[in-house]
Amino acid sequence: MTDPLRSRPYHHGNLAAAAIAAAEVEIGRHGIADASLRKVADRAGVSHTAVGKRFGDKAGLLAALAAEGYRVLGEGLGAAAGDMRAMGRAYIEFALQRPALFAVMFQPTVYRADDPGVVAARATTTALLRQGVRHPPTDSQTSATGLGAWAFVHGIAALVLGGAIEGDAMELYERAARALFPAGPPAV
Amino acid sequence: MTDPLRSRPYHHGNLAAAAIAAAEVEIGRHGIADASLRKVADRAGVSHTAVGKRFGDKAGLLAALAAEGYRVLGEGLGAAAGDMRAMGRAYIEFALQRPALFAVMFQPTVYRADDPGVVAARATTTALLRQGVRHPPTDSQTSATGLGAWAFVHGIAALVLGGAIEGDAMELYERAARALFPAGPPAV
DNA sequence: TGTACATCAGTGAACGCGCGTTCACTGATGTAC
DNA sequence: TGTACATCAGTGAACGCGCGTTCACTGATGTAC
Repeated sequence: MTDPLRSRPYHHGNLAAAAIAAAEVEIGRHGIADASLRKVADRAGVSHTAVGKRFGDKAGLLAALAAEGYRVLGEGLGAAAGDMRAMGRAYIEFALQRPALFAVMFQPTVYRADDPGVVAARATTTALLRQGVRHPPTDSQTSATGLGAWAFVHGIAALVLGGAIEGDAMELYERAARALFPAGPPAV
Repeated sequence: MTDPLRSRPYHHGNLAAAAIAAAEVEIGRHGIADASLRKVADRAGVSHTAVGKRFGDKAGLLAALAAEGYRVLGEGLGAAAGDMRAMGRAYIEFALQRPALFAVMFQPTVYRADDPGVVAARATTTALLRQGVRHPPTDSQTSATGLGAWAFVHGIAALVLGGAIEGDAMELYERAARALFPAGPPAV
């Protein structure tokens, strides 16, 4: 029988999730380059060889983070589906609250971009973004509108997180959206 | 007298520029994480200690790359000043032709963001982007428009370079711009 | 015009460190009988 | 219900490697006289 008071049981039980969470913290604090398998494992309270075994290598771990990011973003967008302005807010909110996931997702050179988990999660989420408010997209005009709106919110998030512009991203989004689309979202 | 046929003179003459160019190639091929001072120095035909001496460390070298990126982008934007659609094209063109510079510029965690050279180059270039077509910006409405347009083009470039959407960035830009702003750029 | 010397730029060997990987191993779990 | 055994998850010591840094040094340049 396992002693429930033991500080660290031999089998973690949920090593993958713990490692992903630890990696998100580590990346958020020190950047992707400094997030080694050893540091992530230390933070997760596990040997670094266990993390290596589970994810293969750092690129595998980051692929899991990217997939997680696309899933979480997809959930936020799904809850706002049908309201383009709300979807924009959900996008910005995700980027602000999970900057490490956001950074990894759009840096495919650091993870295995053809990882099946990433490909599936990304396909689901980008479909939501591409189609924008219409279900399903009816023509290329609608698709271009959704893509343009996506680019707009992504740009706000990326520029703020990248330090190129200062200020509150959500407020900048609202102001810029009003300036660009004074009559409300286009082609709705 | 220096023999002009010697393959590698003791003094390089332009080590800083050679190292920056080598770093851009190295980053473009293998990403920022893999661009070590040693690899950059090898490519530039110089000892790795010389690069370390000149730039202090990798963060210093990347700061020089970011500054160079802001300068080149600023030149492209300056040549298109007054025509918002053309400025957008210049922005996309820079991102496509110098993806390594573009990547470094907006990833301030990897370089010393308070490097004086970077701060100066960034201030000049972002002023162009913020004001958009008006000289100087007359009110916050104009500023929000310029910022929104900047976010839009930045998003297109970042999403294409980040592998989130496929296709030719310039073509996507033109299509999305027409879809979002059918009557031409707003508030011009 | 020439010489001496200070300064600057670059070298290359050596170092200590953190990294991912490997290996033989142990702890825990599930299943067959 | 119990026992034996196969399988899976995780360990930790050891490794070789590439990294940035340090150090004493050399090559080249510029300036004072």
